[in-house]
Amino acid sequence: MRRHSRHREELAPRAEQKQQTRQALLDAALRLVADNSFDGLSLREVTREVGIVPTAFYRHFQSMEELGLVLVDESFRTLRRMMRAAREGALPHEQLVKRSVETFVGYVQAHRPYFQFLMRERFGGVASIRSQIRSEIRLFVSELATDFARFPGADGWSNEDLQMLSGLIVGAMISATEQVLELPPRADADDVIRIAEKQLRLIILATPHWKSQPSRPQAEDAS
Amino acid sequence: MRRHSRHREELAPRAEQKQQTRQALLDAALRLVADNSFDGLSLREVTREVGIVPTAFYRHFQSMEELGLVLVDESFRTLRRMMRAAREGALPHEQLVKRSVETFVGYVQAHRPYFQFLMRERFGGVASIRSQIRSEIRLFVSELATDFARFPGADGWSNEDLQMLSGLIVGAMISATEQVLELPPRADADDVIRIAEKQLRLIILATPHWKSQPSRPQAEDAS
DNA sequence: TGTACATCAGTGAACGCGCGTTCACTGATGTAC
DNA sequence: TGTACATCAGTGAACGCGCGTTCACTGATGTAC
Repeated sequence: MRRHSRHREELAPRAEQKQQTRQALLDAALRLVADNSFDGLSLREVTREVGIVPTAFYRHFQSMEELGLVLVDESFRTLRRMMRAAREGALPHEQLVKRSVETFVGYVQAHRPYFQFLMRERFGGVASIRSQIRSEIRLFVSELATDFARFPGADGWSNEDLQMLSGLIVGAMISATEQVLELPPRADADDVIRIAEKQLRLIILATPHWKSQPSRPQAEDAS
Repeated sequence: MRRHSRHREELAPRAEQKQQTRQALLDAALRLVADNSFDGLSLREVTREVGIVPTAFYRHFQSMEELGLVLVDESFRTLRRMMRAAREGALPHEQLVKRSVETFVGYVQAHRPYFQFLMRERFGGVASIRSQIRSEIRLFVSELATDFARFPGADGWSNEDLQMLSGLIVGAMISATEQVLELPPRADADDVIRIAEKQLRLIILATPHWKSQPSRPQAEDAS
């Protein structure tokens, strides 16, 4: 096989190796932020982990901040891929909640370092990273609200109320994520799944009784 | 007035001044973590802010970690005081949700730096601080669950379901706290309050319809 | 009240360390002819 | 195919800096008699 004919997976050796080093830097940073927080992580630590000299870092990123932003992007790219798949899978009306929660929690467990990074840096010391994570989450909530708008029974719901509802659900899933990450790496997450599932079912139970109106108070409480 | 007779507010001058410096260190640290995260905050920065020499720090704390743990304690002490007051104020059945949310959000705004610190360090780089914050939140959820257990209508609820319910509510309040802290310091929080209030009302709306049973699935969905 | 001594919060010099960043470099890979 | 030159990922020495921590100290406050 001639060295110059490039097939699918085969990049120019030079460019390919550079790409590999770049990815190695990203992977090393992700591995290392399991302990330190991101802004306590030094450029030298990352290059040491990869096995290159500190100055070589600048061949790939302008700064640690730039690397961090790429990590945020990587994290959400994989998450978005999953959510898209979940959405396309249509709604099997029953078991929807159970399946969704199980899928999501399984995904968190399989991508632990990414979620650890996102949860931590959501409040972290680097402003640009923080705000990028938050805007991704906000986008997420909006997309879920749009999905709900298409449900039968959502006719009377105001936009704000749809956002309120999906905000509540995303909040519950974020809580579940926190709890999964608190568990030891390979632990059984059944308790977390069961609780999160109940929370979603409880929320859904309320929706038929909600009167979405500009701002009139409800007198619905039954007990 | 003789210097040696000690009245209420009057400590021995020596001890009083030491206490003042200690508090100044805590205040300075709290002020400074608005920018950096706590584990990016140096001992020297804190002492510089107070106006003492770095080595004097050790007259008051063994390490920055110890200072951080005291900050966690201070934060929750003030929060607990508020919650106790709210609990003692009995329940005026109507407007309870509205008043609770308004009180809580107002409290967050009035103690912004403490909550900023708690939210950030909940996922921060210092393990002992992280776990102390989490255990305080867990305690909080449990106490709320105990309160719910005393409500009429909570007879049929299992312990797990009460915890699930209060977990959902605390989660919603944590989301609201995040949103308040995202606003500029003196901004109007009415939108956040209104959304959080709706979320709590939605949750409460569901409770009469919830059948708390070991693990039998629900067939309650009405739409 | 006056004197001699003890306490201890804060001082200031000094240390060794890891940091981010600069710079001129090396040598393997890639390209032109 | 062979040669001469260009590219550029990674090197390694060097820099100035802020860090946490040590140590012996100072001098005002407090205490014993």
